[in-house]
Amino acid sequence: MSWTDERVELLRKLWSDGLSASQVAAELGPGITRNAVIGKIHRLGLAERAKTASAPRPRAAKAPRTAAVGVAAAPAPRGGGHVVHGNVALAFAPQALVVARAQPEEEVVIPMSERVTLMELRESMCRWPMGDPTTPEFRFCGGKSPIGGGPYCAHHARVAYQPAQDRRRAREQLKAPRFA
DNA sequence: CCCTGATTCGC
DNA sequence: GCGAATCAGG
Repeated sequence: MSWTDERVELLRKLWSDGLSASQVAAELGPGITRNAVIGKIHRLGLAERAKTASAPRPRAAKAPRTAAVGVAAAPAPRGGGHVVHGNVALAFAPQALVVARAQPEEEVVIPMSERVTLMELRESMCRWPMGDPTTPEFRFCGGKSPIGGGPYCAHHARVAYQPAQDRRRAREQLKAPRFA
């Protein structure tokens, strides 16, 4: 990889837009590291932006413990010359077993401010899709995934694997029926 | 531990 | 010029 005019131009834009070095690197695609971006920025004399003031860090969400509604499809990588971000790989999580049990009144609500975009999605974050994948408002839960690196936060894992829990519960109830 | 930018220095 | 390694910090 080398610094073509195109790359440098994009670098300038994204950097001046306030993106962090790692975010810019991600945007420029694999092959450009955070260090490469920082190095280039210094060589270009672009260091010192208007302000680093707000450290716009991806945040983690704490999940309410209510039930959720169903399934959303993972976003399809767009064509049109867009760079496919590496995080796309993270966005695919096993959801085949999710049963759509509509309980609108109990739908999980994660504040938009706590959700994360594909760009912000990290391996340690919950990949539960939220919102319409065809809109710009589409986000992922972003909550903390468990230590083992599971795809979902505690709450969404519970929702995702609900069928298994139902089966177990049903079995237990058969074994120990309660009267009064 | 997650992340940030800054600096150094061999290539 | 380039960027990995390292440093210093939140």
